[in-house]
Amino acid sequence: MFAEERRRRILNYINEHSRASVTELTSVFHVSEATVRRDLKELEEEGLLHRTHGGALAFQSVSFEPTFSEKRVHHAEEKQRIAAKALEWIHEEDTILLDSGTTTYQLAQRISSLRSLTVVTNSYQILRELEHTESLELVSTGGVVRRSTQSLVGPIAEKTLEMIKVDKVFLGTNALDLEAGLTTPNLYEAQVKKAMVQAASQVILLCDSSKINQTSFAKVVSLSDVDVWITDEEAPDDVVQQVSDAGVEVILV
Amino acid sequence: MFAEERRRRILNYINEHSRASVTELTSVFHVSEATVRRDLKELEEEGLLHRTHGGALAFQSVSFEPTFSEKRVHHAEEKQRIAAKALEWIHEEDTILLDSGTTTYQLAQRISSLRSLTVVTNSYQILRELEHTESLELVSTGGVVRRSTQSLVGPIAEKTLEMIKVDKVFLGTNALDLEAGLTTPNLYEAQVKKAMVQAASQVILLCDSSKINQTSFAKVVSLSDVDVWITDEEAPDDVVQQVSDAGVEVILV
DNA sequence: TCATATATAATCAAAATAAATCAAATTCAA
DNA sequence: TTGAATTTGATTTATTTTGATTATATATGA
Repeated sequence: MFAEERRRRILNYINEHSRASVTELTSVFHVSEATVRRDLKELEEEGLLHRTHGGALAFQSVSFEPTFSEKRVHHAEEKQRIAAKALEWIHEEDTILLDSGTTTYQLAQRISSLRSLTVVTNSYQILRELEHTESLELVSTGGVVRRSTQSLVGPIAEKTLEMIKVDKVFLGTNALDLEAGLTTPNLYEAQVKKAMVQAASQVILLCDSSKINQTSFAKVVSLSDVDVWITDEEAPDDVVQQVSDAGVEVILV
Repeated sequence: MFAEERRRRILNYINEHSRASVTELTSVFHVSEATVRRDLKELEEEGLLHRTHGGALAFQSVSFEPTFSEKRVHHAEEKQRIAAKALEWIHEEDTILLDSGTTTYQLAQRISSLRSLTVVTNSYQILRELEHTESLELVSTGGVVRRSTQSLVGPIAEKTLEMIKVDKVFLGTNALDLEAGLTTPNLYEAQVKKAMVQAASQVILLCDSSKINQTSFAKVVSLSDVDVWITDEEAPDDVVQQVSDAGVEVILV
């Protein structure tokens, strides 16, 4: 194995496990402690992980959650602009469904000014955010707590979504591809998202350009199931054109 | 666990619980008092928490809130004792249902030490309390947010409860009367509580003496539907006797 | 208020971890 | 093939972390 290859693998390993000790890495990669430390130092200098005494932590690590990860939202500005634009699709008396995710969370933070709105969500992060906004009727889908995305998933969430019909769903996704459609790393999340699309008259996708031409594990829906796609201007022209041709209203902000 | 990782986790723990004592932290993280103090000092210097004699407080105003309001809880000591006693009915591998309410909330605060437990609740206050306790499988019933009791009610919550079967339900109530049984001021709450009783093999009622011989608007269930009633020693003897005669195991703490 | 219990800070030694150094092994380029 | 550059692991030295100990400070209740 090449040195550089090993460094990539170490990074992968740490991202997958959230953390790793030097000793652990020496036995996994069959190299000396000195080498592991050199690798970790390199990776830290590249800003790809966080070195600690005894090993290293991934940036997405749970231990970092409150302090670091919040500040490290990728493409935060694009997401803010997308969320701000999405607000235009929300009107008084609407019943809307908010998916879990960073962009939809930012949208949630902005809707507290609106009145007579019914908000249904499977994100307990959003629930907490809107808990005190008394002008809203707030509904939780229920379900099993999935901590990594702060969402509620599983049969309970799906059953609830079968019971309701909403005007609009604001959907997030991890990956968007012309052929694969919307995909996400977790099967349970995918199921819930699918149920959300079923429950909504209009599907509004909030997805920044960094997720374009990516595919993940579990299929949510096809692009043709989306009515409106709000993204940022970095989105490649050809993708925008093709999605547009497929009948989706594409909004660039 | 790395030192830095532990410090982040301590911060999480304190934010989650609003406060923590040094002794508490030593037993949770299995390190000496000296280490805990050093960690707290570091975190204080970073401006992430507020150090006090004996422990530390979270900064977040939301976390301060419950601490203060907790002090205004009526019969707080009795409720604490009742919650502590109720813990004896919870075992590993159990699936339990926690009703919303102050006493059940205090019970929730105590179960973070237990492992391999599945907790279902209609209280989003409890959900938030247990959100970070990774040893628990945590399930929300979903439903419409009812802010005054920080609970989820309505058909969604009821439907979810129809879908599940649990070992034990820990039920709170606003009023207890020999003839009227358990009653509560809100019809939706009553419906959900009724569904909870249906879903549970064993019904454990947590109700301090101040609620005895009171009736409220909406009927939940009869006293005979209760299996165990944990209350404080101020409970009138005659009531205890009669409830006991009705086949309920009455525990005085 | 004072006595008592409890909590903290300071100090130190042991253990764990990291950094520095250097020589051997490997790769690369002419 | 040769020699320079790079990579690696062993060794030594330095640093960090930790818990025990003890003296000091702070809270609490009679």
